[in-house]
Amino acid sequence: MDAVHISKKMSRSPAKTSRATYRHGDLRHALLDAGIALAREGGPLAVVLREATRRAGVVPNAAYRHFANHAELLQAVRAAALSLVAQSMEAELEAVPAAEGRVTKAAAAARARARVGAVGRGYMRFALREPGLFRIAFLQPLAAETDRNPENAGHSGLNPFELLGAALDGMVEAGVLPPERRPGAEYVAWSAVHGLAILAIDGPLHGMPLARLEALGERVLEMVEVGL
Amino acid sequence: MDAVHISKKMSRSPAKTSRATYRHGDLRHALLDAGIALAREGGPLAVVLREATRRAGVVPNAAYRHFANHAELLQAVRAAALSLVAQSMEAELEAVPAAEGRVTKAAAAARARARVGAVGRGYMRFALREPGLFRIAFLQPLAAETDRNPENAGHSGLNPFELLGAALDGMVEAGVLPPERRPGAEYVAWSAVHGLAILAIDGPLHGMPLARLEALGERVLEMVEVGL
DNA sequence: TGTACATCAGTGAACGCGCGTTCACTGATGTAC
DNA sequence: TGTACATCAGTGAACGCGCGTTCACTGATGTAC
Repeated sequence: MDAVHISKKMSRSPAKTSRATYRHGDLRHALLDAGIALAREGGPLAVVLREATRRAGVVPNAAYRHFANHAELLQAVRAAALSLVAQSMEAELEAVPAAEGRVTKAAAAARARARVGAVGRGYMRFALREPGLFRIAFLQPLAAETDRNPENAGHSGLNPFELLGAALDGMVEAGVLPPERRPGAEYVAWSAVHGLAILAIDGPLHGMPLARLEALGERVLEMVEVGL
Repeated sequence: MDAVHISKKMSRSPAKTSRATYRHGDLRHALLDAGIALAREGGPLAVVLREATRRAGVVPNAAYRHFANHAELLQAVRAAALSLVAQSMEAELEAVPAAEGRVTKAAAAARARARVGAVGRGYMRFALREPGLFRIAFLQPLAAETDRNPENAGHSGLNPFELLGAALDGMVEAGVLPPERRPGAEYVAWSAVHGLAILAIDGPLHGMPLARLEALGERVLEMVEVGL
């Protein structure tokens, strides 16, 4: 999370482990980072306000200067997790070779398919790499307000759901997906990919070797491509 | 759950709300039924030992005569939930018309496909109908011992995973699924169906009208059929 | 440049809550004679 | 058929735990004069 939350004011504080003054410096970010670390280690239930303050080296009620209550801290952690999912998807998208010059119809189609695959791959890889953060990101409904929160977005400014939608739109434009099958397609594609992620993290596939899970992931993506 | 756990000895107790004697009669089943009701209402976290004893009209520590600890009660509730999932799948399987007399190859193929669809439909419908029980059923890995526990099975004696496997075997026999694509196919199919269920219960699809979810379910099943 | 003061971030102590679990007990029930 | 007794299911009281949250406070910091 250090990449996401740069504690600008922290440079003020001395290099010492304990604070020089009783003024923390940037407690909000420290609590958020602690919350993210807790989610990473143990999922949503592990995001405990008291433990976050402990890690920030501060008394429990100090958190109430920066968050109205426990739920608000949780929501902030969740927003950060969603942003990281989007970044993982974008990283896979960047690995898809860009179109150069005039492209044949077939090449455009292949690229559109590859972009949908990349979005799914980024999603699943994030889930396997950061199960705790993945769980907190998708545990609750994407409320409209959070949905539009720029904090949930990746570098492109799109949240995970919008990234998937854009990739599917690309398939329609490339003529790979009939326009009449476009509505609702994101939910169908999402289901397949999300299911494998959850089965691997929380469910009966927990403990399966990562290599096998990744191979399974490729088969799921293949099914989505063919079956959409 | 009344259908699953018939409290045979309960007939002994009088019709009164409170027990006539301090001997409960069949506390184990009463606690299990209370635990199932709690899971149904609020999922795994709602299965609280003290609340189960409260509902059974008994002091908290009385539970320890019948369950070693909280985890054991939870495990029993989970086994019951798995059994109900299997029953839901079997109910859908029974709705698939049986083969009669000599069947054409095409009819056998259609039937094999329909049976895989029925398994998936039973799974998703159960998830939508009983989200709390569904979540407790698939929250943790299917440990081998529980897996083989007859309590987890439906009428056929197969657990949900085995029912899916059998349906896929049927597709291979009917020549609809190439044998080389059979290994691992249950995980691919399971992912798609499980993903929709979880998105609808715990995730961003929570709150979507049931009719739309069912329609989405049919599209997911279609994708699985085509894409396997 | 120096002093007085308001601000407000973090402190210290405490609360009530519900949880899982342990202990020594009691008294209705079923069994042996 | 009647009595003595062992069993053991449920009782009553208590424990320690960690949680979220509230309260009155204190003292370093930045600002106004």
